[in-house]
Amino acid sequence: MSKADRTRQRIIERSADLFNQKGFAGTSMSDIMAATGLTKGAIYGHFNGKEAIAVAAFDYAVFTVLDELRNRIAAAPTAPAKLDAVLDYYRAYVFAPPVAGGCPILNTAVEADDSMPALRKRVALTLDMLHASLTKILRTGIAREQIRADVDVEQFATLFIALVEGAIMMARISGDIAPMDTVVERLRGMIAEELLPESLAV
Amino acid sequence: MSKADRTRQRIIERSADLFNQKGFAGTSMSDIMAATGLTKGAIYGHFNGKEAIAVAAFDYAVFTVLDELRNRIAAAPTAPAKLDAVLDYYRAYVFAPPVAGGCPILNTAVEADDSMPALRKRVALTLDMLHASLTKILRTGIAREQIRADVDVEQFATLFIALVEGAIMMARISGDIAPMDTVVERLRGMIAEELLPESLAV
DNA sequence: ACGCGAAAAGACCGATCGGTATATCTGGAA
DNA sequence: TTCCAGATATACCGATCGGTCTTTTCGCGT
Repeated sequence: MSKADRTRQRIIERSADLFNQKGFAGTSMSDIMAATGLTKGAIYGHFNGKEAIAVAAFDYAVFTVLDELRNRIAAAPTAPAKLDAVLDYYRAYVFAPPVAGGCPILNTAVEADDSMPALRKRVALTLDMLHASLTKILRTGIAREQIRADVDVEQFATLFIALVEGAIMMARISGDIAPMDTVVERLRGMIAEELLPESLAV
Repeated sequence: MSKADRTRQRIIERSADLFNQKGFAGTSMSDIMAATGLTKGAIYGHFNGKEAIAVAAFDYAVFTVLDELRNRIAAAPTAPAKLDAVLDYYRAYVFAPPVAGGCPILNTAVEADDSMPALRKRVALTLDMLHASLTKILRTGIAREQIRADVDVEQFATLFIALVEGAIMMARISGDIAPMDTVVERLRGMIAEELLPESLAV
């Protein structure tokens, strides 16, 4: 990794926290200069402009989160255990996210849905990826007979994401983990009662 | 309503769209001047500063949404019908919100959770109000034997809000109503299977 | 040790930021 | 009709915005 690459990475990592906390419009080049300890000239030597930094920072933030998530998923043996691991992760995530400021998907989605088409597209793609990860877990689980075959995996994944992202917003704005606990508990119930083959005989 | 009040109201209404679409940091006084057709002097004659406008605009946006919601709720006869009306409202809401830019609660929550303590507190309070509205519907429904008595109304309201807000985010960023449809369908199922007394005999 | 190309620094740009102070206008009461 | 307070406009403020350009510094291969 060359010096240039290391500097570029430093800019990305530091500014990811800034953008995720204060948003694109709320983050200035001065903020990035202060956070990185670099001057404007140095930063513009690595990026064409503020938006380019924001895009790279978003990619980095998403990668960080999804990578941690991937590790937890990989470590769990069965599909239900993987979903459980995701829930554990997001519960801890609310007040101690790997990238400061909460969920980068949620944050960026809200800021980019009206303007910033480049970022908007990236967020939509990332949501698709997350959705695809969950459906993959479910489908593999079905193939291994850990999950009922008649489960609508697409819908379940959508409900899972909506519940978790909604709970993140609620918990962070109230400063109270309770909504996330309610959601996690509910999702665990859904996993036990709707996904597990044992409960098929209702 | 005096001329001053009318002008003040115009500033609030026009800037509500701006703040809700572009966020606090992304909205400039010039934007508000252009949207209202007023000059800076006129605007500062009615508000102490940008943040005061944002707070008033948020209150207005929230009132608008919750007022529409209240009307739908009042028009529905029973508790389950009221919840159904709320779902109908939010489904239509996604791509045709009364205040441009989507859900002001979600938008403001995401931008204000790290900075802007004044707005943050207001968002938290608004979320509590929404939560309280739902629990009130449920409790009244229980008293009138339209809803099972053993329902955890607090948890149900939390799940309801998390699902809807999460779905709003997903639908708006993808430009596809599908996630909202999935969530609405699911919530209707929950209402039918978990809330209605008929299904008590499981 | 040198030299060269890359990397970082720093000065500078016009535009715009939020905000203020003063001047002008206007509408309604007397 | 007059008048004046309140509403609006205009000119202006220092600071900061994102971005560019030139200079200086640094690190590495020879």
